[in-house]
Amino acid sequence: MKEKYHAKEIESKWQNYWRKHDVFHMDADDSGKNFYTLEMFPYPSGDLHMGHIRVYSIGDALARYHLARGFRVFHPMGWDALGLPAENAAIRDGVHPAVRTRKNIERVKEQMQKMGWGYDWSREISTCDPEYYKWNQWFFLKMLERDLVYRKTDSVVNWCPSCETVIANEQAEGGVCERCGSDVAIRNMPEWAFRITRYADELLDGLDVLEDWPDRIKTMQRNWIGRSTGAQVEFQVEDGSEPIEVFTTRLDTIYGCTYLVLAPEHVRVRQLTSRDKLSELERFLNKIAKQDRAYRSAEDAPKEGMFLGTYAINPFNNERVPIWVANFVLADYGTGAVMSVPAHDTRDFAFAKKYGLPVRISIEPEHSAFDHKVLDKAYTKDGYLTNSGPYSALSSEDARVKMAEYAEKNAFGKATVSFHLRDWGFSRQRYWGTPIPVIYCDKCGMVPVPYEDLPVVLPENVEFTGKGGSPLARVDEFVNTKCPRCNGPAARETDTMDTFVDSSWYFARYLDPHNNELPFSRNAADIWLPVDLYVGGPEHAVMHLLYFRFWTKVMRDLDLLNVDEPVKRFLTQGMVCNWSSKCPDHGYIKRQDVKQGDDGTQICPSCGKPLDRKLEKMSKTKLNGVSPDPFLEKFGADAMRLFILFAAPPEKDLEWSDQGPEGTFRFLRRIHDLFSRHESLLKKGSDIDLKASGLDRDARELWKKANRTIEKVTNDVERTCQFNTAVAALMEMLNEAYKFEVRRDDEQHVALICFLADIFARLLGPFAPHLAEELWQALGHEDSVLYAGWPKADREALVQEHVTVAIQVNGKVRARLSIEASLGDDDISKLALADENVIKHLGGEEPKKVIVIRTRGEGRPPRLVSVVV
RNA sequence: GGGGCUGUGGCGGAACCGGUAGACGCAGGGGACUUAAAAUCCCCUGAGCCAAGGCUCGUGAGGGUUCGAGUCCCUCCAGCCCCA
Repeated sequence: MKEKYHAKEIESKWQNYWRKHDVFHMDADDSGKNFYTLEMFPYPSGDLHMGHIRVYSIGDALARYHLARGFRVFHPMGWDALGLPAENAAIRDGVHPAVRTRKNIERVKEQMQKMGWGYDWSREISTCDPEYYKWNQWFFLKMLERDLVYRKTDSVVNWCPSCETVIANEQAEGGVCERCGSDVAIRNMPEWAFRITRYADELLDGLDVLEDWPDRIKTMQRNWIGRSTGAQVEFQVEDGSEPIEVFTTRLDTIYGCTYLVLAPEHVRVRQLTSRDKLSELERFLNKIAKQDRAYRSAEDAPKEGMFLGTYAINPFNNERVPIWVANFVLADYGTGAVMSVPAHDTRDFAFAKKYGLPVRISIEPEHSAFDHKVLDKAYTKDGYLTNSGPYSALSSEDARVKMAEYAEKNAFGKATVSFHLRDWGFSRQRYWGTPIPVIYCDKCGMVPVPYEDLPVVLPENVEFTGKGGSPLARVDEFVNTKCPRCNGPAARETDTMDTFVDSSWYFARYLDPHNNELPFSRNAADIWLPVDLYVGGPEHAVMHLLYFRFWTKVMRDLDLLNVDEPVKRFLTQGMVCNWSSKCPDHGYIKRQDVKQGDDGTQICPSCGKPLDRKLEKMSKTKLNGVSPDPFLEKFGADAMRLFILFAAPPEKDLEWSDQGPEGTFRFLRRIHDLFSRHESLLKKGSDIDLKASGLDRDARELWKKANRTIEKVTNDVERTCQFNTAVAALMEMLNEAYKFEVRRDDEQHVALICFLADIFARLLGPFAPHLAEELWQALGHEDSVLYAGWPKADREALVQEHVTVAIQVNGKVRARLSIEASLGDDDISKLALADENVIKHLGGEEPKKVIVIRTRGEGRPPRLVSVVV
């Protein structure tokens, strides 16, 4: 060891050592206990940011911990390299996405190595590599064969008429194109979709099996899938055309139905409108097209609608009900048509009041008929039917069953299940994605690209204008091809796939990244899957994680693997936040540009107005990002990793602090200095046996502390992944060690110092691996601390001999006693009642009750005495 | 709008299953070392009283359950994230 702590020197030394000895390489055989650790792979945007530092430091800590525990750990890394940002950048500055991405990957990889994260780089994958996306195409064809892919014709997209392109929802905020500012139009466009809804039930029920997933993630998925049981009922149309199909979860209220409502997008809106109302309808539809979904579905948003001039027949009572169209009905919920029951639905009630439609009560609460027949708000709970013909007096629950049976018997409806989950529309009118492998031939129609012709490679020679639809459509060499069936002239599909396809199965490709025959070998999958631990952000709770689970089930059904779920345990990591400053007029302001006002508040450099300060997720747009690089340069990777683990538990959001890494740097330096001071003892002492009985009082206390630290760190990592408290425990142990005066001529003292160094090296291994190696080497070991194993606490050391007990009188602490832990309840009570301050607070009264509380675990030492007067 | 989460000192955060609130770190203060400064080492630091022993208040607000509530229940308030 050097006399002073030079983080950078130590770190590059050990990074080279790890590389040279290829310590993180893992062969895919099946001996031993296997552990697959995976973190969500990054989009290589150019630089690592704090969010990355956090996920990968957490993942690496757990990987190294399991390695120490004797597992064979598989810990790969790769690149989520396709997607919009690179393409948008190309439109801006003309740099080809492939070129930019390659450069970025190189940079990020270098940064990762500097952080000292241990990956098996022989498994590296990049989704923009044709060797990778070839398998996306392969999966597409397999799914096409099984009818899991189809062309959806009724999907609605945002279309910018000036850019002549489809734009995503987030780029069309407020109905205006983000790039050019023109009004966004709503267009119907055919779209490719995966039939994820076929797995809806399994995806929902499977959540119950995922014990080691956070409840909130499972709840979000449940709500997203949104299974509701109800019924579909057909209403005949008076003009004799096809009946209107309606979905309802409240069939029991159908006698209270006073009109039908269609979504504005419903395919039959125009057909069901009487001739004299058609122009009014067009005006109405145009108006609604400008409202967004959120606004329309809000319970308290203004309801707007119009009568179509036609009528339908309620199949239960043969009543004539008017047909309306309204903004609050959405096309993709149920069938896009609802039966309105104003008396028992909040939104229907508001609508009926506004347009003067009748309100008819058909449900009443138990034992209490509504005496006045006018409601001031909808009664939406279950109850008992009234005014409902033969069903009157039945409970809502019974009625729903009986009415669905009746509908089915008479062939106008049946009980069904409806899902909020929609099929996954995955085609994008973009370049930087996986080409969809189909060909359109005038004679043969749509023909899939034969397997042997895969991959369909993205052409390199493309112009990025941001206009006129997909760039691929303008590359003649790409588009013009021959029909694989008739050999005649044909055109390729120019849409590419959503990047969520790439991330749906990458975890399996890591296992066998160079396989040319299949996406991965069945053998590797059987050995390593499911992933034991997956670390990533909760922002992916629904989309990515649902697609990921879906794809796993598809792969299972294709016989590629034999698991139902991709991941056993999922750990969500919180965001890294920082303070942002925003001027009401000039928007977000960079931290270094913020000025101080006279009263010390922050003001805008341009206008002097006070700034609105908020703690928000670090991001480019908020100008509150902090680059890890300068900190890495100054304090090193170990300090950086340690701070980010120490600042908050993994699941919580973390507030960035510039002083933070300095604090953990000091801690590491103190460890380094303590042991470099005693370095000569470390080599000498490794042969001496540490005997607990031979320790003097102070040494014994320190020895006990070290053992308690082992216990605490192990528990924190094992049970809850609370690295922050684990690191705090290590800090406490170091503080104790600093107070201890080492007598160099006392053999047991030397042995104790060695023991401490050994414990520090091994406990620090997952968090600050470089310094851990350095310590381990100073102890005279030849090999890496990675194989040193995890220490185990001595039970004897954990037994407490003396404890401090708090004495409460009526719930307030009135005294603290230091007593022997072995005392019985009666003795403790006597001591408590003899305390001067306790007697004072008893005020001469006899205590009614004395309760002695003991700690759970190891010897059950007493902890607190509660005296009740 | 729907869904999810979070509120504890000047700050980040501890507190196992209801049992001594504030571990650990940062910032601040004091001392040692130094010609001096930095670094380092040691000590103090929730608020308010008090000569002292000690007392009162305190975990977003308000209620409740309990010998005892940061933790459990009810009603609010504030903030953040995701989806639309």
